[in-house]
Amino acid sequence: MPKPKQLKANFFARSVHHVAPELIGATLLVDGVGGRIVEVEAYHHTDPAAHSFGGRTERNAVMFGPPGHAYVYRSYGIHWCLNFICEPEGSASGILIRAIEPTAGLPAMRRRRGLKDERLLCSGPGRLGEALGIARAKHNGARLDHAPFAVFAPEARPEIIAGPRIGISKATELPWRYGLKGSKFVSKRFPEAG
DNA sequence: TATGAGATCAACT
DNA sequence: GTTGATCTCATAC
Repeated sequence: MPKPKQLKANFFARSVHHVAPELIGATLLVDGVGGRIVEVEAYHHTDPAAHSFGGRTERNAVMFGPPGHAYVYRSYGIHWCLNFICEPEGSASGILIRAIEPTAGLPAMRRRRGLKDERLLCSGPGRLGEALGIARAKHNGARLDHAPFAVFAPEARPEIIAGPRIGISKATELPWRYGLKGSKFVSKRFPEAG
């Protein structure tokens, strides 16, 4: 096995539409726990569904900061969701990590989730946040190329599929959800053509 | 398989 | 007071 290449901050300093598909197949670790990214969604600041669309607030402040950092927010009052900030500083665009295929630290994830089913461990932004132990106090604004985070490039270029985003009420027609084709670990199956 | 309600917090009107 | 980038459990086919 060749040594995997760790992604640095400059990887994220590009358009979310370039970075998002390239994250599919990459490996995300938090304190050594995580796995292969199989599903993400891009949120551009011109997009009505993005948290940054209405301007800077206390919650979304890190979206307006430099790329290569983590943006963590509370969803529906219960879940912590993890985003990667992209593009040049100030553009306030990011990528929501929606699902990973667990490969490292399975026991820790099972313990936090209280589940045995590997497939349901990280198949959704809220589940992923719980399995990786994500919390705003610990991870909001943290660098993605420093501990406890580590992101590694895919070994080979995976087959990627795109589709409309999930769980939002605005701009639902934009096909900015990306996934690993055929993966059983996505939060919801992609509408396959044909 | 599909639909519906509850949980629970912070931003926003 | 309402809404949301969600998940789980219950109930109905």
